[in-house]
Amino acid sequence: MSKGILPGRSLKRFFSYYREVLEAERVEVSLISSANLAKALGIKASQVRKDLNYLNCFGRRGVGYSVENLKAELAVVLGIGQTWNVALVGVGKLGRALLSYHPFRVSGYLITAAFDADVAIVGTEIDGVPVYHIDELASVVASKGLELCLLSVQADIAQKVATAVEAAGIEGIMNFTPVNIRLSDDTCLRTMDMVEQMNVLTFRLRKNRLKR
Amino acid sequence: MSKGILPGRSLKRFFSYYREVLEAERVEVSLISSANLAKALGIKASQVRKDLNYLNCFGRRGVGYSVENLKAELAVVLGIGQTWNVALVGVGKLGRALLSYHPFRVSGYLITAAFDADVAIVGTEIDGVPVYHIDELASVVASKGLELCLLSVQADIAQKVATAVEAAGIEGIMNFTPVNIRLSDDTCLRTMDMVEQMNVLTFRLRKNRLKR
DNA sequence: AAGTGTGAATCCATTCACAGCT
DNA sequence: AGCTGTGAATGGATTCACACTT
Repeated sequence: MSKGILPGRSLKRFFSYYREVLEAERVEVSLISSANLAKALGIKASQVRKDLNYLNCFGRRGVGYSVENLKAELAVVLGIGQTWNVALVGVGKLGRALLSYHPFRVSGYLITAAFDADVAIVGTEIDGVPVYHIDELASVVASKGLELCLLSVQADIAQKVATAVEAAGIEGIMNFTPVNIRLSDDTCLRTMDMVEQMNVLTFRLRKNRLKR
Repeated sequence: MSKGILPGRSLKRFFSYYREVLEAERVEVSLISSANLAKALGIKASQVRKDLNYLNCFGRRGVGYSVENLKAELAVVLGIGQTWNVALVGVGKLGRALLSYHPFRVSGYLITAAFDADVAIVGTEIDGVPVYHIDELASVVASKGLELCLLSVQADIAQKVATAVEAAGIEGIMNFTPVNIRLSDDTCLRTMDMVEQMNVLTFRLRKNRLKR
């Protein structure tokens, strides 16, 4: 599939390229140029070409890239089309929003079990997803084949719960808490820290204001 | 404040350092070493030192960094303590979760107005935040001094709404939709794409599995 | 003319290695 | 001995420039 090793930064751009390719397909454009893609992402065309060279999808000189071809290649590399069994741990307001977040379902992330310590909701279903007690984690992970976990508990118990989730056999954790979680090296972890993102945004904004 | 220009990557780490410093303060540790911080973030100590050199907070050789000093310096650079007037645009399930997301409030992001096109909720209050019709955007932004916007509308109208938000005078947009938004250069934009984050997570996971 | 593929150059980030302070 | 500060070295990612194809 891919020619060499994929630079980390390119990977993230690939998802954006993929979205643009879907959009091109929707409006029935069959060719797309590196300049088109570059403009859409606000980057240089040369970078787009470098990125796309990691794929087997060759562009045609003087013409551009075939949308159909590009879509297929990106889908393979990005693992699009695959589905994943996802657990949600921590059924607060954010957790409930994640449970019914449609883009997850569309993208193959199927939340099939939720966990919480609150006995008032354990045993119920929310948006069609059964809620288990957090103590049942290991057994449900095994019986349902859960692979990933969305962690949306309170910050103060996040590390403890993450460790338990890892011990239960989950392979990847998406951490929604504003906490630096530490796990063993063979569990994948990503942190979606919304506060941090806001901080980066306002940091840029403050610099922007100084320019006037 | 800062010595030179702050490398983009360092900025993100600064937020993690800040969290560790708060934690050190909580457990009443008054000195912290680059090795301590490095371990907490899973990076090299030399990098921590390079990062912290952008601050005026000098560590003491043979000793480490003063937690109090470091906290104060990081707070200045990161703009912690400042408060922001935030609009929420798109009051769906995710929007409601964001409205009551406590870490935002604690970090100085005060959501003081929400906007939606659904007349059933316009005029009501949700979690103490008044909901306005999307057409009132420009006037409410002006009257309330709204500076930032959390964009949590449906993907298909995201670009259109973002353009309107920008025109209404908002300076920074946090985009929660899985769409590549394009804005003029002087509006700050960040995208919190949860699907993309999941994709990166599973990309890594797939590579991890191949190693066994 | 338009647009890719790619070596070379540049820019930025990380790591090393060690002098210097406490 | 322990730990920072920092020049030098390395490594990675981006941009340039231009040959080459349609």
